Amino acid sequence: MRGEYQTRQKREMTRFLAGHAMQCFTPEELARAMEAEGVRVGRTTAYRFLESLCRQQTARRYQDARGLSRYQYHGGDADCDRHFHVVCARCGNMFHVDCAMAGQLAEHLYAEHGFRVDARKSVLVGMCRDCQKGGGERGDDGTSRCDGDV
Amino acid sequence: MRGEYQTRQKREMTRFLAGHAMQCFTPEELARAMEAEGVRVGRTTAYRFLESLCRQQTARRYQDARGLSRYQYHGGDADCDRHFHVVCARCGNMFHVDCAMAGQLAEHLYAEHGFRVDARKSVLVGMCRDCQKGGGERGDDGTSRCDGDV
DNA sequence: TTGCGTGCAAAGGTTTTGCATGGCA
DNA sequence: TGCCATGCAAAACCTTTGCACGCAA
Repeated sequence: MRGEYQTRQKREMTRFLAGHAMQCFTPEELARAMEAEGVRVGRTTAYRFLESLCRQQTARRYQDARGLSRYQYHGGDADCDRHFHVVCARCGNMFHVDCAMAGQLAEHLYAEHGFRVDARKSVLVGMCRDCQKGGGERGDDGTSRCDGDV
Repeated sequence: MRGEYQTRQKREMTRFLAGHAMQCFTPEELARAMEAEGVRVGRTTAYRFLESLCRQQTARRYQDARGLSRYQYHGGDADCDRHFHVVCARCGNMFHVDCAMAGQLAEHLYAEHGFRVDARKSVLVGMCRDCQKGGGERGDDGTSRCDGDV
């Protein structure tokens, strides 16, 4: 028999990630956050699952400032060549900024500087609107943070 | 007595990095590359030295796609708020793309999307001119060799 | 029943830390 | 002579791999 099996773990992880589409998790954080909701998943399974999502193009991975692998679920929507990925250094959320400037920038860098940007792999770091305003919250237990220096 | 000491290792590493300003080294790569020139430096020392350069703002660190810490020496020149950092996924070199679009982009993201980008922490990933031609190559030691201008 | 999925334990690889020794000022 | 720097070894981490067992189809 061929094909993938539908398991409790996969179902739960998918459900959880879909409900936190903005957040970027390390495998450890994902497992821990789910545990807090009473769902246990092995660390190894979390690693393997997140990697498989990337292979299926339903999540993306990037390395945060501390060198950890963070994954964001996006359900395969994305036409991610056409927009920026910006991540807030404070709250750790990742946003897709869908605007014409992404394409313009890519073209400009290629035409004028000879560099071909891969927007899917590129992440701009900064601070989101909410975090600029507020004392900012989040980071209760360190979940989904990707701050740090570069 | 207070202050830093000037040592053989620091002198040699500084000299070496200054001569390879475009390239991004892991501490391991730096030590290995210098060994190839007959200068031995302990791995621990390379780690500590590169980190200290970052603290002094004469180098910058980023995490490559494999999660390794790479460092690029820039001698403290940089006004790095005003330009992009683009890194070639193939050869690992980092280029500064100094152009008006960097500022425009930052302004646009802030004005239209409420996101304040920190250009110093942001890295665009793609492929440089030389590597597109097939010229660039990463040696088995991981040392970068693709010294094109951007 | 078949074979993919899971998770523990161990291995691999990178980075940090402890500590005795060496070298600069 | 005082400290700081160095580098080995070990610890601390994150991630991957091996393997026996469990479970979906």
